Amino acid sequence: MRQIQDYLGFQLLQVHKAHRSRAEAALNKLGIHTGQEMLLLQLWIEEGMPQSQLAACMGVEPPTATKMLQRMEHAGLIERRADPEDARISRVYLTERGRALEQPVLEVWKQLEAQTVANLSPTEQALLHRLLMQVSTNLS
Amino acid sequence: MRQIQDYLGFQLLQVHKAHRSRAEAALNKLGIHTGQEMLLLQLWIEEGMPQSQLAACMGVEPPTATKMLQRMEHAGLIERRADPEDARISRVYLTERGRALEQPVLEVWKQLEAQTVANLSPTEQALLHRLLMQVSTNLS
DNA sequence: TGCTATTATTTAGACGGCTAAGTAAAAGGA
DNA sequence: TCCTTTTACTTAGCCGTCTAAATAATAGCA
Repeated sequence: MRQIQDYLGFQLLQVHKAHRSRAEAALNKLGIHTGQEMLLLQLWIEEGMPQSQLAACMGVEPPTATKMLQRMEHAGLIERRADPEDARISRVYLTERGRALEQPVLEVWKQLEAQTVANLSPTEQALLHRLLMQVSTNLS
Repeated sequence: MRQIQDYLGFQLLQVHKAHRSRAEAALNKLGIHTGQEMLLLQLWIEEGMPQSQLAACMGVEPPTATKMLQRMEHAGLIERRADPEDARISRVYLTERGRALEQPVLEVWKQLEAQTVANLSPTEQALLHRLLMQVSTNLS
């Protein structure tokens, strides 16, 4: 019988876990948690997005975004204001503190990405990206 | 600037999430949750393992195993008995209900794995495995 | 023998993620 | 205009995951 380690599903889990663990360690030093940096990344590109749009960018369900935003608002990283034209929509803005994290966080991502693909040639990197894309399509 | 989607780290997250989502849907029908099937998989190979060893097999920390086992015991899938020689050790055994899930769960894994690697040639599958192994090494 | 490690597990408390159900506001049709 | 549907978000509650700290029991050593 196949060992659990031979399943691609198990391998994906392990790799993801290792990656998240590294990210968490680095991001904790900046005062944020894994996942929050993706949200910030969107806001650095465009501030004032509705929550639903932020959730979509991150590939996450609305309740997940709600929780994250509540914590980040409490931590003083972002703030939310209702859209003046449509009171259902809650738009998200950066605070100074959130804005100040841009360079440090990008640096963390850059270094982590470099470590992730270490020892992989550009060809292999492109190949891995393509294969994962195919797997992603298979599962969606 | 690079888009978030271009980062391997982000891609790994998305693929893992898609995979887990599929697994969750299938396993829910059997009355269990993602992660629990890995624990059962170990017990089907060898019953009576200490919790710590189970945790190690799954690549998970002891408190995580404790929580999962508490839920699974409550759900009537497993039971725990203290080692007669060393009362610190809690050994894990299957119930009839847990034992009965072996074939259905293996079938779920088999089908999910097939879907995951669909459209990938054996060569590509081996390549993906090797590349992920390299990434795993880079991050550990 | 008795005190001090060391080891195995649990508890407490975060965080990310999900689904289901609830709330509130806008949009739309009769 | 009013009622119904749709839309955006929140709440509640669950699971997996982690770290830090607490508990309990064995092992080791003087």
